[in-house]
Amino acid sequence: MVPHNLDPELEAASEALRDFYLRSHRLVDRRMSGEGVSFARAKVLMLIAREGAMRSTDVASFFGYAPRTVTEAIDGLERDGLVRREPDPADRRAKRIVLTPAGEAAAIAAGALRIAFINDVFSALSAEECETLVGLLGKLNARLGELGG
Amino acid sequence: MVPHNLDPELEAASEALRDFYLRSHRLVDRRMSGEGVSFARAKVLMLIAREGAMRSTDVASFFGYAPRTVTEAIDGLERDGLVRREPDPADRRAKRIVLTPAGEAAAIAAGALRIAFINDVFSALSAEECETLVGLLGKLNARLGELGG
DNA sequence: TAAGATTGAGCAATCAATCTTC
DNA sequence: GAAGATTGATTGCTCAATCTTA
Repeated sequence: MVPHNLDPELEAASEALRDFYLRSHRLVDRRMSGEGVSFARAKVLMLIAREGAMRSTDVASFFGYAPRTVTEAIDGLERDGLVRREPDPADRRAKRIVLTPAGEAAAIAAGALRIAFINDVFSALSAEECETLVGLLGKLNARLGELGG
Repeated sequence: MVPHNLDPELEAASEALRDFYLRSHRLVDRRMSGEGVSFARAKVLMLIAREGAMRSTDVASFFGYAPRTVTEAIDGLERDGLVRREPDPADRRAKRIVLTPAGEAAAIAAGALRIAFINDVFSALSAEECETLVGLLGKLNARLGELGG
């Protein structure tokens, strides 16, 4: 038998997770829009700033994104002069994404905003609570993996 | 002084929350796409099935969405013959969104899928853990409210 | 003036298909 | 055939502006 009703606590958890994502996304993008780089693009910048020039497929697999998502992010960053696509000398299929000087600066500025934002939000939890949260989310994410995602 | 580095535990929490949202969204949409209604649209259907005919602005404020989001969802649902927009007899500015018979059926089918999905995912947690999770997310969401979201 | 609905422009994500090169 | 990158089509979300009616 398929259950026909939903434990309200499960529903609350599910809604609260969604709610947190949507609202934090809204807030961080409002804060970052003044800086000229969205959070999603800033994450790509920061990754490349840390790891050095990467291929598009490396960025996609690092974040678990579809290839399309990365191409689009790089397009935007390139349009804004923050990255360049360079041919990969070792593989003519591939391109290396490199930061421009403006991109380096943007990565630093966005990184500071990101840190400030995360500190702001998670100041609502104690270190212990935060650890608990990470543990619970770990279980949920592992379950999603089992379910095929 | 602005802090220049980020507690790895905070970063882990932040990433895990985002990860959960993206992956669960992906999974549930894959499951629901077979049924012909996306999760986001199904939520609108289910709300109206439960509450009866509503105005667009009511749907928006219930979910905390921007008006545009709701108009777009209703457009899709109407295109698929699942809802109709009817003039509100009491207010010529407003329209009442009503379910068609197909919409009623879709709401029921999607509701069953949703329950199955949430039960599947949260079976990874005990009742106690789930309660803890809801509490922690409640604190985080309250903090987001203080921060302006 | 404000409220209800819509529209325009843009971002971030998906899937599926394509093209080139390995 | 498989891997790297791109493109097309779609969804869901944001903000800001507009139009009609209250």
